[in-house]
Amino acid sequence: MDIGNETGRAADNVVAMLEAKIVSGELEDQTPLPAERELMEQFGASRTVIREAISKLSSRGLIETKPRFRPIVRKPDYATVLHACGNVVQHLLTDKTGIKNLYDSRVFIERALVREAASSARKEDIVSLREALEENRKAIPDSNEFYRTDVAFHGVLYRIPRNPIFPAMHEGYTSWLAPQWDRMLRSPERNEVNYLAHKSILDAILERDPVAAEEALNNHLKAAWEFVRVTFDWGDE
Amino acid sequence: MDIGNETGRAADNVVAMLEAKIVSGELEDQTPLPAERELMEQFGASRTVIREAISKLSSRGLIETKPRFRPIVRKPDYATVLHACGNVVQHLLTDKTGIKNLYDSRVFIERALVREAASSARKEDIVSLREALEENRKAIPDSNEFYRTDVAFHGVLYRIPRNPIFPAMHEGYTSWLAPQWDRMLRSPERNEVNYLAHKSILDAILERDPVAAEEALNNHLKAAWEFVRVTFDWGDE
DNA sequence: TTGTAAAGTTTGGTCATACCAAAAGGCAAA
DNA sequence: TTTGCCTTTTGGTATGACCAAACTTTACAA
Repeated sequence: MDIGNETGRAADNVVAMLEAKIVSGELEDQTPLPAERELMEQFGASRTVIREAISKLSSRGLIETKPRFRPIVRKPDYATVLHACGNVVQHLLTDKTGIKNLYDSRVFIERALVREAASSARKEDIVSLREALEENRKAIPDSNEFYRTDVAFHGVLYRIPRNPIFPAMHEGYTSWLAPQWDRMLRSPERNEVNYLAHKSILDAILERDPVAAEEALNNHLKAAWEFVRVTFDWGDE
Repeated sequence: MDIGNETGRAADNVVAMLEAKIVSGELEDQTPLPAERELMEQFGASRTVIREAISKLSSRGLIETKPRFRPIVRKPDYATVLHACGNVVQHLLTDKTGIKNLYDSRVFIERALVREAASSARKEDIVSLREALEENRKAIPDSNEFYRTDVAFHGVLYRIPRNPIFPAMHEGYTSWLAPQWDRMLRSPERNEVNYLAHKSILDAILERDPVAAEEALNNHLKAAWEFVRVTFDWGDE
């Protein structure tokens, strides 16, 4: 059965067919695509359209392309979406306003997350949070390690709703936001402050107090932003 | 100053240069790109790489391409990001689980939004909400019109944080989620139910009662989901 | 036997050229 | 001014070629 009409671009048909083969598993995940010259025979199309199709699939995140290597098949997941958005998002982060908007949205989401955690975290979530916090504490002297455990702690919050969209959002936030500054202005003293902030968040969650949890998280992230803002002399809000 | 190194694909350089011309405004928003044969002269590249560059820019949302027409320049904004993600997201909505995840994330966000509205909506927000609700009420007999005002009412909620990311998310939700069913199972009776749900949400916001507002919204969206689920016989949760 | 270097083959990236059909633009007739 | 035809421009596609990098095989030496 053919995919669709014959109108429009020929490359779109190839895209659709390859798409189908990827989602159906006929083209296995993490395996290289056939050679371009083989695909053109397989689909009865010129290399021009095969290459265009490959380009489109790449930008849709269904395959990964390295400059001179065979494209690697990648079954779509939520992380793929974020990865695909990355290029576009980048344009919106060129000025302070864009970064602030993204950061504010993160604060907004995480406030809701900790509230959710405080009101309905399961036992295993609590365990994960405790473990993450402990890892966090132990890493205070090592800023690189602390950064990792810091991200991990917040990551636990994103996993509590059991909805894969949230961890994907977390990945987005950390990859688009953090590199801007997070790594460069760390010290054991700052780590200590952040650890204590995490601890107070967890404490509020343990108390099953959504209001306190939300406030603790809000304080934590607002303070972090304030620190960055002052350090980089970004002027008023 | 040149953009980057000479390694990798030649098309990437063209992409970068065109990108720069778009964000700088040298290529005006909403105007057509120069002809391909002109661009190849301008950049000293073959048509192959020009076309590849155009394809990449298109998938990044920086230009809009119709099959046989000149690409139209589009300055990147938050809506662009969503638009670019659309193609990828589509793959995650093929099964019930994907749709449910997206819907749940929407519920999660909107719960936080109405809470925010109840605790810190400004006067003009209240006015907008009242107006949107009134429009909603007047549209009860006309299902198509009701759909529009329904979306608009929720849209007001997304604009309250004054963060353009949220309206963009709203667009994403409505464009990815609604077409699945929203239009097909409407009736003046259902419209009435939904209108009343909106009204109770606004009432709670007017009372400055975040808990009630959140609960009202939760009931509203859960009921809507339940209705769809039963109608389509999607089995248990 | 095994590690490795050289030679040969495949394959992605790019270019030049050509053709077709649809869009755009110009021009004459109504 | 509007309508309809004709020419030019331009996007979509196909071929064929070439290069350099990646891959494979072969050959040789330890």
